Amino acid sequence: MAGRLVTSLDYINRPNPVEPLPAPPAHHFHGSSSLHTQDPGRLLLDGLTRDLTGESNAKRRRIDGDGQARDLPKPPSRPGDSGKGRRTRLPPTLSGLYQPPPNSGLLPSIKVQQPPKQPSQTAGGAAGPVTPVPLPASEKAIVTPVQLNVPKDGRSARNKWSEQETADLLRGVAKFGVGSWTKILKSTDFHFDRRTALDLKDRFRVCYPEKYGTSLSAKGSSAHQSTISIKAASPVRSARSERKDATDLAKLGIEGDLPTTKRRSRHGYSQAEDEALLRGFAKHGKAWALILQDETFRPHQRKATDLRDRFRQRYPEEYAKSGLAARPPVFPPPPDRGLPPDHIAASRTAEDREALGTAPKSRDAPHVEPPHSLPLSHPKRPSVPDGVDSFSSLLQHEYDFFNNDELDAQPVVLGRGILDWALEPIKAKPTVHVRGNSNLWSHGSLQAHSSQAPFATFAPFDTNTGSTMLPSLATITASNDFDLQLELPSMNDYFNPLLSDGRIASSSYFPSLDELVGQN
DNA sequence: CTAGGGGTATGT
DNA sequence: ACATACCCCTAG
Repeated sequence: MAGRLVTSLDYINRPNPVEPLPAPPAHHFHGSSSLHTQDPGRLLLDGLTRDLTGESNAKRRRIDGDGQARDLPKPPSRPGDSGKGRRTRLPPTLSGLYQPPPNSGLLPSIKVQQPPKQPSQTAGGAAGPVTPVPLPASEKAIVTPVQLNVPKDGRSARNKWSEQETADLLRGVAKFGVGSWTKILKSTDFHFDRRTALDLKDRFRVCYPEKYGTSLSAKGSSAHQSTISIKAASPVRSARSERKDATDLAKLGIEGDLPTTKRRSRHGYSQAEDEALLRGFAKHGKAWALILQDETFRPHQRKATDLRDRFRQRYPEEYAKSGLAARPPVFPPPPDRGLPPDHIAASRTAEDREALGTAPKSRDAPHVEPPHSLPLSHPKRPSVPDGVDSFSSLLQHEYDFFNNDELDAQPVVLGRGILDWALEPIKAKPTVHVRGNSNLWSHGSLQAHSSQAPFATFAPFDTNTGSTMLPSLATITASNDFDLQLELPSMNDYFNPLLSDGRIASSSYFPSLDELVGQN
């Protein structure tokens, strides 16, 4: 790796692309150059044409009444979608065609790293007078790592647990039981500051180490006890100890012990169990309940579905051979570590094969099975190759953006390049409006073209000066104010002129990208 | 009851 | 952070 990595800050702090440039580069949208890749362009047009014809996947439609403006979703608050025990994914990014696809690993997530909400100012939406906010002295806003709350090493910043959060956690445990972290997290009765279920567990472990400490007595005993004992902490608890005891619970109005969930404790499968399971399957097939009842099968506390799960996991090939579908890979799929596709079979013992009657006739002819666990239909998380700003990888992002339900719920981050095409001094170019209740707009010499409470609508151009005063993305993101809408021109604005002057015969004609937006 | 398709808590 | 054992829900 020669030279330092380009980081997201480099993207954010680049010159504002809607400010006048000495020599605007030619852009695909202006027809000056042809697309190098045919299929991606076609793909893009597919989407554009759907917008024109109104034919579209209902899921992806975010078009308001006039069919023109797209209201971009506001970033949801973090706890609402973090019940999966994982940090939230990076939001999709719409980029202009010439914009290199951002390396998602380097992009800060606005949603995650948004500084804590201020007491609120413009939340009401009334079109009251906007209060100017001092802008940074320099024209280009510099977003420092401090502002973004991103430590240098890329980890998310420490987020100290408040008294309120801890109290809510304990109340939640009292209500739902130890271990029901997601329930607690999702409950509207309790409020947490950007926590995941894992965070809750970790915090609880801090408060009650005797419950989760590996060297402590509670290990592995939860299946049998209905409550955990809350021992009074050592009387010499250190000043910064966060440990809690019954006294602390009492202060929160919690009487008695904290309940546990009924979840059985984990218990790994012994080799004997696996072998018995295999024999049981050979005898009873997929009648898991029968296997469970078989006299010769003496498993550790298992349920019938446990046997299914284990068999599916331990003997995927046999599972598949009996006509059962492999368990879809958990999302995100585990990274490919280069294991051969039959490594599971290879790990099988000779006894296994014997029990199945599948011992290979000859060791010299190993049978290589195709990977069974990754059906092609399963959408894979796109991977952006390091340093490859390929068009296809951009489209890969677009594909997931439009077809992934989870991503549909994600905030949309507009790459600043999406406005690049509007730079071109083509008079017929439809206007892009950026609407928002941000008081940022009132700065500089940007003039409102119309006052439309609670939003003001602006064109990116000052037609008199030829310059534009759109705030930089850095300024926006540093302002705590994300209630912005980007109103793109309707595709009809492009299409209708072509129709009216006869360059396009009918609306079923499929124009080229150049024809559509190049206006040449 | 089981299959299917996950979701997630837990141990490491 | 990861793998996986256990859980959950629906449809058949």
